Amino acid sequence: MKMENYEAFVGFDLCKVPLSSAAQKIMSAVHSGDSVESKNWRESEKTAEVVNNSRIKYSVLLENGKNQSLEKRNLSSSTSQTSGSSINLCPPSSSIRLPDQPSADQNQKNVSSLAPPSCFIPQCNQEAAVLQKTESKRTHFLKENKNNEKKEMPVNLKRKHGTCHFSGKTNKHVALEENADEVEAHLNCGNARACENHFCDVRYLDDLEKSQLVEMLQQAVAVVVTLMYEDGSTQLRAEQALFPSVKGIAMLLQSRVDGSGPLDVSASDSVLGEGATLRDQYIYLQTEHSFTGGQEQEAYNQFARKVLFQMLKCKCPVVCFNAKDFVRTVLQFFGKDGSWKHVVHFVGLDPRIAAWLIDPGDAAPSFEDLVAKYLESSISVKVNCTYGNSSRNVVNQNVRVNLKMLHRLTMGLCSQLKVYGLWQLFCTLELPLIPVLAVMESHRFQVNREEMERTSALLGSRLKELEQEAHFVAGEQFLITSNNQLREILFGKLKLHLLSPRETLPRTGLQRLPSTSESVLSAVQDLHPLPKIILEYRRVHKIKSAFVDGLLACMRKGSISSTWNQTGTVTGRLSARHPNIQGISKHPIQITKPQNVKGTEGTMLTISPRSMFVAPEGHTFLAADFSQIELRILAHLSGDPELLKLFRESERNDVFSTLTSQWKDITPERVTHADREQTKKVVYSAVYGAGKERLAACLGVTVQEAAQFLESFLQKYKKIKDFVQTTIAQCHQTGYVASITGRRRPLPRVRAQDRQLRAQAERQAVNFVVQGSAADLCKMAMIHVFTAVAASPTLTARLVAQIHDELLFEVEDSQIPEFAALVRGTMESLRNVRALELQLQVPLKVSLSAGHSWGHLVPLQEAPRPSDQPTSC
DNA sequence: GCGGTGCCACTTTGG
DNA sequence: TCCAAAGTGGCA
Repeated sequence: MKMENYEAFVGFDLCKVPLSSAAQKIMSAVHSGDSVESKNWRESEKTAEVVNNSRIKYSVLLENGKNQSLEKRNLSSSTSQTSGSSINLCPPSSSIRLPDQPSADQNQKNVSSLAPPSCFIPQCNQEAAVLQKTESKRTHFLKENKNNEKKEMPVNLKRKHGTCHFSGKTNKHVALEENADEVEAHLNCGNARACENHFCDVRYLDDLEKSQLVEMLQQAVAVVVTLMYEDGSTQLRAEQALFPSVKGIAMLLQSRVDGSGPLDVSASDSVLGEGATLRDQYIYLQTEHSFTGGQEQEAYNQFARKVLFQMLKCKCPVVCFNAKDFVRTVLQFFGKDGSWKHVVHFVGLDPRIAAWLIDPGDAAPSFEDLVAKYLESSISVKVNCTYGNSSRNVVNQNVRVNLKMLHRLTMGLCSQLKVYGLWQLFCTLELPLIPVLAVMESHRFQVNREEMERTSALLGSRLKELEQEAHFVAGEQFLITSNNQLREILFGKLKLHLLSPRETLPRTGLQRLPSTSESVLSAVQDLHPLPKIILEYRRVHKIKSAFVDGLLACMRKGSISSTWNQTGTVTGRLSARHPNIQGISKHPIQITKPQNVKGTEGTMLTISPRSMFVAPEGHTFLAADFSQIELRILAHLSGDPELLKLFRESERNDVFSTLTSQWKDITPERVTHADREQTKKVVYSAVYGAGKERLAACLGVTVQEAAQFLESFLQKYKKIKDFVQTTIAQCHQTGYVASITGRRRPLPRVRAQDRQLRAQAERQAVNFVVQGSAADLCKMAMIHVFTAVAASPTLTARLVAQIHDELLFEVEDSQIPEFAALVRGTMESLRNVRALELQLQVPLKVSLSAGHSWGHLVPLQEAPRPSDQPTSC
């Protein structure tokens, strides 16, 4: 789906908008789910109060029962329209209470901050029973899963053809069903009716059936997919292996049948009205390459690629739990034959992302968690079935049931997104990001392994040296990492606790033994050489394990690739794991050189973890940083004239340097990097509500001086204070805060009795609005640059990492100038984003740097801009 | 004595 | 009583 189509269908605030055909099909798919399934969604008795937010219009409209039925009729008929029509985007529930607008009785109950949105709870007084049911269900899953793991997997199943046409009336499927286990093992049967009860394995389709399948994909109203793993489990299983082996893709195709087509219609199909019905068909597509190879395999691969291409450009959305993994699997299947550019417009409706937007504090819920939270409690999910202890027949039946449930869950969550005013954000930002992240994960960072191993060995030598020193000064050998042994030496043998000027040293919790923590060691470090040695040992050990060995452990075939988590933060930021590339030390670290190291230049050794990352031959890293992104957003949101002036007038200057020179009363040229970093810390701390004590510690001045600085800063930028107060007041009023794109963070603790909790929630509220908005812009930048490169016939630059405000690309040397101009232009023009009705009062500034290693990037000369007026996105 | 686990404090990053 | 992460070691 194309970006412009998105923009068309996300302009839904007025409830009725003209839609492009592709966008409309997405909406039709969503609503065909609504019309069939809406009754299964929990509805509460009370109606939302209208807050000062146009997006709540839905709930107001929905109070009218007539509207609701009209809407349903509209929805059914809209599915057959093609373009320029109007769709009422009201959600299915007739009366919805928003979680941030609790009813009076709920307020009295002081609902826990972790409670799910109340609109999903059928009756509040049944909540305990529901939770209990869920808990017992979970225990059941765990038991079931444990049993499954013990059983062995079946081996080598023979291939068996079951040829029957989609349109044919053969009864072969009946015969096949009798031998259910084998049928399901091969998943083979092309008959339309059979496909409603079984999976059709694409491998066994004849040419006619193949073309029918492609046609079905083109006509599909909904496509629901899940990856199938080697053991028969799917993405819907709660516990996922770190590197699960994908075997294939199971999908549910829902197509409209109007009675006149070639496909058979049965009474069991869902009736949509006007003679049209929905038909479910289950398809299985193997992606794992079999051992046979040869021409047959090649022919199959070719067709499988065709099916996957068709899915990528599907006119309806593809529903998938963890859609990023699906996209990555597709990219992997394409291998060298496919460019990453093929997935750029893929739209995968991911219920996990939808649920996260609604409740960002709910960390990584599994499919069953979501079903328990958002669907009826009576539904039982069998997600943990594997081939282990269940017949394939049962496993595949569960997969079919779960695909249906996944569809229902997703449709319901989509409706909820609209209720909360999050639909636009979901469609313009979070969904387009899925292929971006999948492509990032498919690319591997080259790491200088030799250098890493050398550094590891160096650090290892230093650790050995420190250990020997420790043994020497202690007068005996002991295990340096054992705190018990260390405690015995420090306090048993050396009796440092008796020599310490501190009256009492901290003790361990339960056993009340003298602690060997860092604070204790620091307190006694002048009494004996041992504590200092231990402190350095621990420091070096930490660097070795975190930045060298930790990274080496993540390496496969000389390179690393982080896993990007789209739903791991409360502010909307991305996070990275294995390794956490966002936390890799930027500044070189100095340690004392081990004595056995040759070369005499200096006694210190510099370790620069980022320098281990190198661009491949003929390529260069290019980093694009948003300059002072949060401060610019703060200027925009507060409208502070002084801050706005600072950004508008000194567009080419560094604002933190300017502030530093003002604060320290020195010329901007004399501001050092450390000064600037300090100012940055102080400014953000002040804005986000740091106390004068913390600021004093940060600045290295007295508490009084810090208080004075705080006052003068907030006095100069008066409107910052107003912004902070307004944000907190709004949070108190509604129970949540929102970023510039409408991303929400519920903060129920803002109404807590405890003053500390309340104050913390208030600081979080202020921080979220700014940090969340910056995160929105950075994600937007990723999408826009990604799309721009994909649209270019020549550019090949790849996004390899995002470090919050910095995008790191790997660019062909020859393309640096062209790409640099494109990146700068694209990122800076995000000042205006039409799709999100965003227009910042301040310009955005992007600084570029490039180099052959990530640790050695040098600023790129600023290319002349095409025009001073940035184009809008 | 060894290894697994959960909590906490502390490091790095980013603003 | 700045905010947000991931990762590590200490401790029980």
